[in-house]
Amino acid sequence: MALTKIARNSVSDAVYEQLSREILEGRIQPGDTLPAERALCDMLGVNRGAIREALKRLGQAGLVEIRHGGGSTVLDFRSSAGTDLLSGLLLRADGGVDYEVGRSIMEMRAALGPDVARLCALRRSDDVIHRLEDCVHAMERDAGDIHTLQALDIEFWQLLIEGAQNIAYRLAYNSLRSTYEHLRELLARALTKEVSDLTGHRKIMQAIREGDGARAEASARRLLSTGTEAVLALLQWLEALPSATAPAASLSNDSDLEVTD
Amino acid sequence: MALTKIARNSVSDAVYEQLSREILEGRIQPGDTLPAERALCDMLGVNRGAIREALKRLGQAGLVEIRHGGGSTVLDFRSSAGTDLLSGLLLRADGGVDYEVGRSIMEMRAALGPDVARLCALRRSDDVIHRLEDCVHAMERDAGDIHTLQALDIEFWQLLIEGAQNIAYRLAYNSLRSTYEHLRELLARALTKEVSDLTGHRKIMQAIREGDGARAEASARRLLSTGTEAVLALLQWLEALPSATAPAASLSNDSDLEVTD
DNA sequence: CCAGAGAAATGGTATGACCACTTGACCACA
DNA sequence: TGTGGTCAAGTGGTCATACCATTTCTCTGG
Repeated sequence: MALTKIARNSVSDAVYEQLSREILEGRIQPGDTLPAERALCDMLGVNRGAIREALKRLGQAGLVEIRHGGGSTVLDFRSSAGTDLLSGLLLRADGGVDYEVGRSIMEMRAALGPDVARLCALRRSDDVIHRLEDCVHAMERDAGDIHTLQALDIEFWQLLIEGAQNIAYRLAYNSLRSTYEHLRELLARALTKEVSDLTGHRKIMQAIREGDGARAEASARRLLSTGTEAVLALLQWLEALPSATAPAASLSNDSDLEVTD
Repeated sequence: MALTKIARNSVSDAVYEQLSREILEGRIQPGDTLPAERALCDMLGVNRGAIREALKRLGQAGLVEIRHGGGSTVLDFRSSAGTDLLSGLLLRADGGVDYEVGRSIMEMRAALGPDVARLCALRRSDDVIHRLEDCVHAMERDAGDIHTLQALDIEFWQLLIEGAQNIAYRLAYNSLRSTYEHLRELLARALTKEVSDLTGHRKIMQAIREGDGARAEASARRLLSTGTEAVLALLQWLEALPSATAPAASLSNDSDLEVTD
């Protein structure tokens, strides 16, 4: 059985969804002022509390600035938001993906991954090494089952991140991972070669065990380069797709909150 | 005159401040359930709407998970939050700084900066090049004025980020920059050498103008390494400081929202 | 022309009520 | 014994309304 959790959107979540879409897709420009809270209540047909909760979240995300008495203005999220926004930017409302964003993410992955491996090697602990060994052994045992390998590959990098003892990398990685998990099914084929590369994973693990930062870095660079081009090609193809057939449609469970009057 | 903006904390902001501090500093552990909203109202003596706005923000930041009917549980922010959290983690509530977090940030800076310079060189546009030249010229003109140089150095990197056309880097950089700006005065002396290194900036600019990615990357690496050790030494010293004399105290304008009854 | 007072618009806080969901205890039935 | 049903209590979600605090606009008087 492969059941998926039923998405239950609250009203304020729907308001957030809708407003953030307007901003992220440029239909409201930076500098524009949002309608007043009471006006939004009328337009969306919901309570003011729900509007305020959504606006607070938009403020937290760096999309708008709220000024007591002076209305809310839209910010330029490119200069004010954090990495949380990545998955929202990659997945368009119509279910398609944005190639530029995908390329950015892959570039960041390619830059951070090797440094994570290097730091993990420099700061290695017995605990992390043991769990890395277990992880690689599990990959060897389940070689062939692509979904299991994908999960183990995620665990592998999670361990590296943990071993690197760098909270900034870890937080950035969270954003990358959550974006990745949204597209997991889609990317499975493109990343098959990379997640199935047992030798590549083992080499990183061994370099870390020996505390050889440079080798861990180089091995990680090699492993990550495997999937990059395949993913970029796939993303390019996905972007060109007509939105009607967008395969990621099942992922966007925005509720309908139309302005009908 | 060097006046600082007066911080006007709304009630819900104060609630967010207080709860996020409890979580970030580990006084509430991941997995714990938060008090019920109505209980928080009593404890903090504020309206339920304010509590809810704060909780929504905590959810947005990846610090808590809210379940309809089932209470709110604290998440492990190390695995669920984005880079927005960095400045909150670096600056402790008592006004001190966390050395580990600072080191993490400097490492990320050292990894991202050179790749940003490389990409900027590969994707350079006339517009960015011209503005970079203007920026470097301005630095040469105002050499000696450390505060102006600091501002121009920020502008220099902002231009590189823009030229690199990588939204992931840009969003991560936003978090680094906002953290940096919180500590600007503190770090001024430690970074004097780096921001005053006109040759270093010029070399990067020239490599970008010529589209030489490798050289831009190498030059950036050299420039950034200048300030790293000085900053780390300063952070280490700051962390050891008794909190009473913490020099960053003026930055923490949390309002007092004590539980007095 | 302009400083200042007042009005209007807008966000912030408070209260009280009721709806929707989760949880756990208890019970009936197979 | 266990399976499903029912119910009550606790908790988050939504709503309507009123009033306070701040900003912004407008008009007035000098």
